[in-house]
Amino acid sequence: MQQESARRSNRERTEETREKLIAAARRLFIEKSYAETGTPEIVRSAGLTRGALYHHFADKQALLQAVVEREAEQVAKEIEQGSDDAASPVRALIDGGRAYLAAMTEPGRTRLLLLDGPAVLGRARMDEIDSRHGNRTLREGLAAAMRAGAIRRLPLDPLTGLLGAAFDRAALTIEAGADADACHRALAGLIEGLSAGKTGGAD
Amino acid sequence: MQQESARRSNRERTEETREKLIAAARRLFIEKSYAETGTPEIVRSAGLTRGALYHHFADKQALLQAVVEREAEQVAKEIEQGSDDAASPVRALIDGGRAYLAAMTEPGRTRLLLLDGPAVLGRARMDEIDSRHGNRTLREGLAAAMRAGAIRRLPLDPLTGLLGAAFDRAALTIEAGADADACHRALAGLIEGLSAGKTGGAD
DNA sequence: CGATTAACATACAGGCTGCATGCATGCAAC
DNA sequence: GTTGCATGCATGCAGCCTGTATGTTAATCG
Repeated sequence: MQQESARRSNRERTEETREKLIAAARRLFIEKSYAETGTPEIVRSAGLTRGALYHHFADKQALLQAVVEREAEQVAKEIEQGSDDAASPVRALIDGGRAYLAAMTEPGRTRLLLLDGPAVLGRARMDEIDSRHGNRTLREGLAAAMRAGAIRRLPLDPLTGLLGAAFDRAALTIEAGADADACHRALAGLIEGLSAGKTGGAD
Repeated sequence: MQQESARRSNRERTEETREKLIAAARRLFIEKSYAETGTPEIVRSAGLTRGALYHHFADKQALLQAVVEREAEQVAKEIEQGSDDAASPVRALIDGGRAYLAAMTEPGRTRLLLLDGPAVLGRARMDEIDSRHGNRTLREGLAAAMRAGAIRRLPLDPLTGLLGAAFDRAALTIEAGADADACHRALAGLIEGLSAGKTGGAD
């Protein structure tokens, strides 16, 4: 009766089910929000039951974490594809930022990665995910620019976090309907300031 | 029997009850989180019942909004008290930032204003609250500095948002145990960069 | 081919939210 | 001042959700 569906191994079956759950959860978490989406709705949308969900994920939070992790990975991939070569380290940073903002245009990413993720999983877990995917390229870019003497030397990790937060906010603001070009200019100004600001470095 | 409690007018009674609910909710939202705190626990902690809560607030979100609003107001007040006079516009910005970070040291404020608030109330409502209390001073400071020619001219509103986000992230990072001084330096570097970076201002 | 384990569905317990109902007290008008 | 209404608040209820325990089918392995 179930020829094509029963022919898959346990391994494939697991992968497929997890995939369906993550996809359905992603869809609903984006459309509504994590809090306003119930597990019954998720599994209904995935064509499964809550039994499958709680078999593969410890709880609802773990499902969100899987969704977030995958999304962060995807964003990192798009950024790396977008910014390969750059004239100068500073230009590389600005280009990377632009690629990040472009990636965050994908609907729902801001909600997943910047709102629900931090609130539900906590900033610690989000930082850990971020450092593996999102902020990694930014951090490397800043380190390279510092080594090259293109920007003033500042504490690397805090600066990475601060700039990353500025990028995040820019993504949110743009999605909220603000002037994207103005945001890009402000962001570029912030970065360029790092390169020129060697005057006040007497700390 | 209830002499001192029955002697208050309806007006006072309302104020007092709302106050108790907000205080209890604040305490628990900070200790745990918004999501993990139930209304039964809140009213128990306040010595009331859920009837009182839902009489004064439309729903649990409205209670959080009241808590957040009050907290943002308090932060703004502390900042204004902390930074009165400043030598230069740029120094005023840095001092203001330092005052903000100091205010955000108060336990739980980061969770209320930077995590649960945006996630539950949505960024639109939070932006509205922020623009009335928190970011207002920052925005005015940036505008003044631009008028004085102390920093390069960039789109004001986006820049305010971006810098505000950097401040927020600094507060979170510091609370997470990072080196506070390094965060302060990175933040100051970001701001000072705006003042020196007149090279790329060909806009 | 029998036994074990994994994948999944179903049923259940506890808790929570929001509302509707009910009571008691403050308040205003006559 | 007492009559009537509105306000402040407590209690009870309906519906939903989460997490878990139990049962069933299908795959894997000796």
